Amino acid sequence: MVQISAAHRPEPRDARDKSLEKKREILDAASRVFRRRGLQATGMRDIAAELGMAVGNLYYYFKDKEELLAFVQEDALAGLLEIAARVRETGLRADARLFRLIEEHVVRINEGTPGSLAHLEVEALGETWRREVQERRDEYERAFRDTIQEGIAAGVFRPVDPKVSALAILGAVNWTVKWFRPDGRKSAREIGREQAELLVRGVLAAGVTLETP
Amino acid sequence: MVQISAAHRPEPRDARDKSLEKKREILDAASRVFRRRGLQATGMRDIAAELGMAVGNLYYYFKDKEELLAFVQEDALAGLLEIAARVRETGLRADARLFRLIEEHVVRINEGTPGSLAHLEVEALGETWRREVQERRDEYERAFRDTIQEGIAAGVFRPVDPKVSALAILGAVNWTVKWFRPDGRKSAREIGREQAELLVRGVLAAGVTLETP
DNA sequence: CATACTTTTGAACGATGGTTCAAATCTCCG
DNA sequence: CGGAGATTTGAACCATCGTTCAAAAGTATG
Repeated sequence: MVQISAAHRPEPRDARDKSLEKKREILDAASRVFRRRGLQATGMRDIAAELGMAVGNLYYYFKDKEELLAFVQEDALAGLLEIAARVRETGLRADARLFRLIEEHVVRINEGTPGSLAHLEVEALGETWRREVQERRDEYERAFRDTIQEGIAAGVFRPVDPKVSALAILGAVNWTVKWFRPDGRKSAREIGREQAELLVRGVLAAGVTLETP
Repeated sequence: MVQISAAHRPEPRDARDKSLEKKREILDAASRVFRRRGLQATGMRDIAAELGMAVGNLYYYFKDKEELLAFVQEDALAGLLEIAARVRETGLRADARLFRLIEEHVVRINEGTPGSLAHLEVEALGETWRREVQERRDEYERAFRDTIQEGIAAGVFRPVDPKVSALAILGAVNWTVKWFRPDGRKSAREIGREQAELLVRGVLAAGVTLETP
C-alpha cells in the first residue's frame, strides 16, 4: 500500500480520494515507462508525456523524482508481499509453497503493468528512501528464506544456507525481466513453472519427490 | 581481448604499447567506479577523477562514453569466455563442467576489478555497439546451453529447456553482484560453490549422483 | 638544445534533466 | 454568477553531463 503524504490537507473525503486516484495513475504510467525505457533513462518529462500532462503537474503530487520512484518501488513490493501472504496461507508443504512463490513472482513481474521491475534498482534511491524500500524487500526475501528453513526442518530440503539459496532463487527469477518477451514462445507462467521446478529441485533432499501445486 | 582502434596510428612499437597500457588503466578505473557508483550514475568526470587525470584526456583514448562502455563490457566478457573455454577443455562430465562454469563465474564477477558487472546493462549501449556486445554475450550463454544440452544427451540431466535453464542459472549468478560483500561471512568462491550445487542439482536427472570437481 | 610528436590540461559549449513558480484553468458551493 | 480553493500549465532556472579544442606540458630524437 502507498502511504500518502497529503500535501495540501484538503477537505474530508472527496478531494482526498480524487488525489489518491491520480497518484495511482501516475505510478502506473511511471511503471510503464520505466519498463519501456529503463529506470535511469526515463525523465520526468517522459512520465508526464505518457499521461499527456505537463511536467510541473507531477510535482503537485510528488515532492520530487525520488519520492515518485520510491512509491513505485513500494507499490511493486506490496504486490509481491501480498502474493507471499497468500501462498503462506495455503498451508502446503514447503516445496509446493516455494514452487508457487517462484511461479507467481515470475508471472507478476513480467505481465501486467502494476508488476514493475523498478524495485530491482534500489541504488537509484537516496539514503532516506533506500532504507524504507530495502526494509520491505528484506521482508519479501524473508518469505523465501523462511520457506526454505521450514523445508529443511521438515526434511524435504537439504541443509542449504537459506540466505544464499533464497538470493540465488530471487536472482534467477528477477533476471527474467531482462530477457522475457511477451510475444515469445513461452508465457510468463510457463517460464515461471520451469524455473520453479529447476530451483526447488535444487534444494530438495535426496529421495524426496517434488510436490508441485 | 580488447580490440584497439589506433586513433593516431603512432610509430611501430613503443608508443603503441604505451597507449594500450593506458587504455587498460582507464578500463580498469572505469570498472572500479562503475561497480561503486553504478553504471548510469557515473560520469566521465568520475572516471577521470579516479585516475587523477583531466576529463578531456579520456577522449584522447576513447571516441566517446559509449565506446569506453563497450570496451569495458567486451573486456569483462572476454574474461568469462576464457573461463568457459578452459572449462570445456577439462573434458569432465557435463554436471561437473556446469558446476565449474557457475563457480568460476561467481568468483570472476565478484572479486578483482577486471571482473566488472558492466556487461549486465547492455541497454546503455547504442544500436551499433549493442549488437557487438550482445553477440559475445550470446556466445557465452551458449557455453551454458551447450553444456546443459550435452548433459541431457548423456542422461545426467533431466530433459529441461536448455535456454530457460541457462538463463535461470545466469540470473542467479549475475544477481550476486547486487548483494555480495567482500567483507561478508562467505567468500565469493564459497558462494559460487553453494550456488553451483543448487543449480546443477536443479537440472540433474533422477538417480544421478552429482559429480563435483 | 631544437624540433616534432604525443599526451595532458581545463575552460567552455550545448544539450538535457530535475525543479520552481506565477499565472491560467477548472471545480464546486453559496 | 461569483469567488475560493484545487489543479494544471509551460516557460524559465540551474545544475550536470558529454564533448570539444586550443593551448600547455611532456618526451624522445637528431
